[in-house]
Amino acid sequence: MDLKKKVSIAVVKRLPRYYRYLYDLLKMDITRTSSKELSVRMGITASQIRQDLNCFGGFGQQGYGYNVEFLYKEIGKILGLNNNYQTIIIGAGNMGQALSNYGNFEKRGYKLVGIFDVNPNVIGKKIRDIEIMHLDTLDEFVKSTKVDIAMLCVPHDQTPTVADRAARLGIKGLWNFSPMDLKLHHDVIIENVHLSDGLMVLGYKLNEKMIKESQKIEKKQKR
Amino acid sequence: MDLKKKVSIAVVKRLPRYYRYLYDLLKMDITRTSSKELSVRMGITASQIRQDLNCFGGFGQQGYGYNVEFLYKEIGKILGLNNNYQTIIIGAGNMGQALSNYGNFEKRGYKLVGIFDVNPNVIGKKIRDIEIMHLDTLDEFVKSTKVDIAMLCVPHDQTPTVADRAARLGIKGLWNFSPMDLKLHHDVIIENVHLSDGLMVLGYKLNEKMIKESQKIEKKQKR
DNA sequence: TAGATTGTTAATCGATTAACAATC
DNA sequence: TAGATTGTTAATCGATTAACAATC
Repeated sequence: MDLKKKVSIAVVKRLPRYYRYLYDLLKMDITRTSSKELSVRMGITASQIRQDLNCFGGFGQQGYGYNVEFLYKEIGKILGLNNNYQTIIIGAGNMGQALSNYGNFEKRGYKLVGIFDVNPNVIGKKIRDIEIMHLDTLDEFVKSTKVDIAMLCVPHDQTPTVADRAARLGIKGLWNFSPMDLKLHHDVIIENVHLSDGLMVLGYKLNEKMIKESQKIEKKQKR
Repeated sequence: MDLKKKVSIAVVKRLPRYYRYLYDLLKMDITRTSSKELSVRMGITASQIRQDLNCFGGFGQQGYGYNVEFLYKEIGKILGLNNNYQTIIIGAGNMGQALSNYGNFEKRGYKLVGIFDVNPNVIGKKIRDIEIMHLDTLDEFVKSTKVDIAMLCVPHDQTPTVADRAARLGIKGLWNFSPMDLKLHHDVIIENVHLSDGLMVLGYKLNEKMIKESQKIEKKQKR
């Protein structure tokens, strides 16, 4: 796979969504689809779908469309799901445990291989056959086990330290759930989640709607 | 607040980030800032910051900049945080419990007033002074208590039913954590979270980086 | 007053959509 | 072959950046 031109992040962010819809088609035993059909299902233009896919190669066939299974697998490859990424969770509080139990990641090829915490009350406890280990044992664990991604679910103030430590150990990707923009000087890729941002966008939309409705009522009353 | 022209979603999505950075400044006892200073901190252009803010009004002063506290509060208002949104959580599994314990929402003015589930093992249990109630009691609860937003943390296959029920009860906003694009015909605002999408973007970036690095090595070997 | 920085208009850039020749 | 649908180029649209007059 030769990446000629840098693919824009807007396109990349749509890939998981394509992947999801293709999986749904697959489950429905639909073997063949078209940009037109997908566009209707997904609520975007067929043109955009074809443009997006062609950033990575020609996966379709004129007059036929796309083979669902083939396209599904190709997008999986593009997303790196064939790399057998191994993940750990650091911080086994509520969020950490929620992520451990979230089956979706496994389904997408991400394998959880370790959970770490410092709280003696949870250490030793098992989640999906994985024992929660003390954070002190992280270094030796990473030395003996391939770890690609760490999901950081530790308290806000401990995040930079833990992240730095993970990066030094050679972990390549960090998925940060603390409500902060984590930045490191190391050669590591960071995705910050910012859960509450989504809630606030919802709050904005509700507020906007309320304003509009009250304006409508005002207009009516003026008449 | 008169919304002249529809503000683009791109701008709205940046608001929580501004809010976060302004809060940080506030905590550092910095009372005054400028688009220039913020641009450096946030890694975006000063021009964009000024454009974004001016979608909602002129919050600054020529030659001075912005008063941090004032701007912080104004953005809060725009996001609807003054509306005292009351929320409930439906589904008290791992994700539901994680959200219940996530203090950040309260800090931003979202008040959790109820948690619901169907599992007898968790009903009656208290999280942050809120007792988990049986889903059957949802209707009477909503009739007696103002509920603006429901956070949906139920299994995938139950999401549409539960969402529909919440919408019928007059809940105005749904925050959906099931990995699906929830759509309803009701007059309700829905935000779908899609946690794993973020992980897959991380996977893409890791994969891209690996490819680049292997290409570099190839070039070296050819010489 | 002089310096600073906004609010806003204009220019640029990039992303989305439309169109269509290629071809299965 | 005729119909369908891709891959791709060109046109449009919108978002970001630059520039600068207004003014604190």
